[in-house]
Amino acid sequence: MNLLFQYFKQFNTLSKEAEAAIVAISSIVTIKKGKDLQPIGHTCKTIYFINKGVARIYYFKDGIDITESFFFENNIIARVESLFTGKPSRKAIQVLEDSEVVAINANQLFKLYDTFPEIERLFRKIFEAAYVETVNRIEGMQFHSAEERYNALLSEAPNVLMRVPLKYVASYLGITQVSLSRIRAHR
Amino acid sequence: MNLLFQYFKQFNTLSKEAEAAIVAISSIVTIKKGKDLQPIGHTCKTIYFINKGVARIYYFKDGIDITESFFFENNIIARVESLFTGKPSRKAIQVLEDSEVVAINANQLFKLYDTFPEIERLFRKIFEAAYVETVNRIEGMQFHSAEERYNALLSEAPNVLMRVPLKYVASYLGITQVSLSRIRAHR
DNA sequence: TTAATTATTTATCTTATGTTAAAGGATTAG
DNA sequence: CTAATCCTTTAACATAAGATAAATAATTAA
Repeated sequence: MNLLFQYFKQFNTLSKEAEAAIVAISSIVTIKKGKDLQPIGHTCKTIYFINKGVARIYYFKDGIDITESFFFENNIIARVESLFTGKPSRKAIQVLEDSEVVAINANQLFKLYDTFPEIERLFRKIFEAAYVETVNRIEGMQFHSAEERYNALLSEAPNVLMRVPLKYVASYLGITQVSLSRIRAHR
Repeated sequence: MNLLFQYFKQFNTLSKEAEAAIVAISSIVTIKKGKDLQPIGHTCKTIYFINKGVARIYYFKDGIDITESFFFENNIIARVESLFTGKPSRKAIQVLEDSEVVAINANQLFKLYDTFPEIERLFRKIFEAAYVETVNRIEGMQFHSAEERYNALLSEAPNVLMRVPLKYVASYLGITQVSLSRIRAHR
């Protein structure tokens, strides 16, 4: 869990006791490419951290598979619209490569907030940063053509295009696979 | 500031001391229709709560005014991409009616987090809820036609359409004013 | 390794939305 | 109250992206 605690340090430094408390409610999970880490309809009670692999959050709209977001090594994943509301999620988390993740029990984590304000602060900051990213993404979606969005992704997150099947990238960009092919073929 | 503390109760109940501490770093601001509460290029150091009025966050893309979001009575506004990063914001907050807001000094608020964990928790929950709304909005923007987005707004937030000039609604929906007129004219 | 499946591209046609311009309404300022 | 400004709609045309289908290309499983 070294990577995880390295990651935490970016946001808030934890005491040994706090680190131990987090270790006690966490476990390592390995999962094969293509499998769902969490299924649709399930209420999110786990926060994941990716040690190795790639994952996406996806859902179905009118029977069509739509990717909401991608996650790579050294990042937290959670379906926050379920985690923070306690409602079942209409979304699933799937890994796109054989992966290893740290699974943190969210209910136990939230209990730790009472005893360790430093842990509450840590996760406050983590989710504030995630919130900022989401707000920035909205800006990217307003009034940008599909081609602009593709080019932005190419320059800001080329790893997405290297490691993720294009059909998932297309729905992430809000376009069809056919349109994405057309754009890649240079117009 | 009654409305504000009523609003807070939805998220976390505060002690009298904590409430007093917040009152001490807050002030009431009245501002005329059309004025900017915070200008573009300014680093966000204030969290606002709307007692009365309507506001929007907007920015310019290629010289075109784009509305990122609307805010009504009984809600918090902040340009979180600046507030949580300390960087200047490319966005402004403007009121669309004569308005009255509570201005909370953010730096002083963040200092209160150390003495009042209950205040840190309160704002953690407030921004978690705002984060969830933003994630839901992304879902609304992926693979929905302009007409679907207009109809969704009409049923979920009719007050936007009642109180806000349509030219601002158009950019919020990610379309031109002309397209919005066409959609409203029933196709 | 080969067959089967899955992913990507290409082609054609259709449609929604953008662009520009102009006219009609509504609101604001003097 | 009137003129000036700003907002909204309408029209005509251009273009980006959707839909469907079929052809390649790449992966996976037997």
